[in-house]
Amino acid sequence: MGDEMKIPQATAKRLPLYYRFINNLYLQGKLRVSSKELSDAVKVDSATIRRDFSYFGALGKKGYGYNVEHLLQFFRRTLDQDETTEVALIGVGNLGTAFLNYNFMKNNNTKIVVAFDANDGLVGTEIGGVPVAHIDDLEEKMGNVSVAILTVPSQAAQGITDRLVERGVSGILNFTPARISVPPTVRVHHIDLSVELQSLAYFLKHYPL
Amino acid sequence: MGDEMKIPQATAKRLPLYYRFINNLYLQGKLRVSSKELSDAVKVDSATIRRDFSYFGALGKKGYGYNVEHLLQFFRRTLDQDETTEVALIGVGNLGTAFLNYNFMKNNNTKIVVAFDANDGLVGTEIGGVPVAHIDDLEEKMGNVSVAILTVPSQAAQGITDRLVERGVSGILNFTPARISVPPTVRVHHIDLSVELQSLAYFLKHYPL
DNA sequence: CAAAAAACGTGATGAATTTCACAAAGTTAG
DNA sequence: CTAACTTTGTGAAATTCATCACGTTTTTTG
Ligand SMILES: NC(=O)c1ccc[n+]([C@@H]2O[C@H](COP(=O)([O-])OP(=O)(O)OC[C@H]3O[C@@H](n4cnc5c(N)ncnc54)[C@H](O)[C@@H]3O)[C@@H](O)[C@H]2O)c1
Ligand SMILES: NC(=O)c1ccc[n+]([C@@H]2O[C@H](COP(=O)([O-])OP(=O)(O)OC[C@H]3O[C@@H](n4cnc5c(N)ncnc54)[C@H](O)[C@@H]3O)[C@@H](O)[C@H]2O)c1
Repeated sequence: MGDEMKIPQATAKRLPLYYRFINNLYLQGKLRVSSKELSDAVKVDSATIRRDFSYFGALGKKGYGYNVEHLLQFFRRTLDQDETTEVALIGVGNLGTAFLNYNFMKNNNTKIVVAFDANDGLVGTEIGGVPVAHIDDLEEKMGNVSVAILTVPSQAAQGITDRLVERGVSGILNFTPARISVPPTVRVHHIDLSVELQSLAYFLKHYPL
Repeated sequence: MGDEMKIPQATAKRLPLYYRFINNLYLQGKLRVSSKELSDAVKVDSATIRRDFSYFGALGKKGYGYNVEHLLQFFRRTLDQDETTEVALIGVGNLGTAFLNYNFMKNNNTKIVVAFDANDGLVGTEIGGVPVAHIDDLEEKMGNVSVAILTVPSQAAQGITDRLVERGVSGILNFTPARISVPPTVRVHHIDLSVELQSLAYFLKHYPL
């Protein structure tokens, strides 16, 4: 499992992106692809792509490029595309509902299998094929999911996080503006939409291209 | 306006985050704060915070820390908190509706003022106080917004992008999985939720903490 | 088959960012 | 007022990442 511990984090973040585009190429029937072509598609410098791939060994052929099918199979293995990661979603509001309706399974090794909310009107329903349980039953009904998506009001974020961590969750995708505290064994990725919008506006005003 | 061109981009991305937490402290009636306290709250190393602030001059006092009110006023000016950036949202589906219902104006210098969709059933309605117009009327009704949020199906992303760019938009927050092409004068921030989820899963499997 | 073209893999370099660690300056307590 | 303590601001080192540039291998063309 965790063999190749030397892959830069920046590279690891690009792998799912590569995977998606290579899969597209495969579905289009393309047999080979060069780092330059891939670069145009994913908007990542071609040297960076070659460097990224090289961490996994020599995947390509000089003068030819990369064999699409070979590359695809390689990525499937590397991203554990076959072994699905089960995910829980907490907070079935505006954002949470959008995620449940979205089919995260396209090109994806992750699947939301259960959702939780405090609103009794939602409990017992099914959204996008995912059953909604009551937050009070979190411990009982979350099974052994290892990843949670947090889309609750920010006030509730830390309390729920503590329960998730206690229950053994090791990764949290946090959409709330709260910066949650977790033990060092738990990984949190923050997606802060307000900050993204504000910083885009700031860049436009102060870093004219 | 664009005086301080020397602020590292990594710092610029953290400014809205700092602003939000400083504002919270102010609302809580706190008079001063140290880089260490702020570090605990925003989960950014305290040395990084001091370095970030130092790009704007000496904002703090040795042995004391930072005066919350002073800091807040400084950030308000710096982030142009008073001058609101008007934003258009394209694609009023699951995700787009969530954004419209969300009040981006809390602690925020950005405001969605108009939305567009191809679905006639939506056109003419108002969601979260934002009027929805038909995508055919994009050029006519978008006014002079400079930023657009893209939440359309990925197939439509490039076509709409071209129209936005043609119309003078200079920043795009792209939520579609498509990697769109723009001239070098336009800034695109990609938020790829599937990639975020997949890469979190990958990190958990390969980089155990 | 030979020459030209294509494209990988990577050493070297440089840019950007984070972090350490400490002198200097200010605060607090007695 | 003095001593002990706190905390900033910043050189310097460390780290991470992206990009250049080219030798080498393979493919393609004529
Ligand atoms: N909607 C957006 O566009 C947007 C943008 C940026 C950030 N966010 C953040 O995402 C989070 C969710 O936003 P939203 O718009 O979906 O909010 P929402 O109010 O629509 O949904 C929140 C949901 O969480 C549920 N909830 C409340 N307390 C709970 C608890 N203790 N346990 C379980 N469920 C609980 C509520 O019943 C509700 O269904 C918020 O923190 C918000 O700040 C949202
Ligand atoms: N919903 C999610 O959780 C989620 C997650 C990851 C990525 N995304 C991406 O975000 C985008 C939107 O997702 P969604 O779930 O809201 O989809 P959706 O299908 O619910 O909404 C898309 C909306 O765009 C409108 N539309 C279609 N073509 C258009 C055109 N040419 N001009 C204007 N409007 C048009 C549709 O009428 C619809 O209202 C998609 O690209 C999707 O891949 C969504």
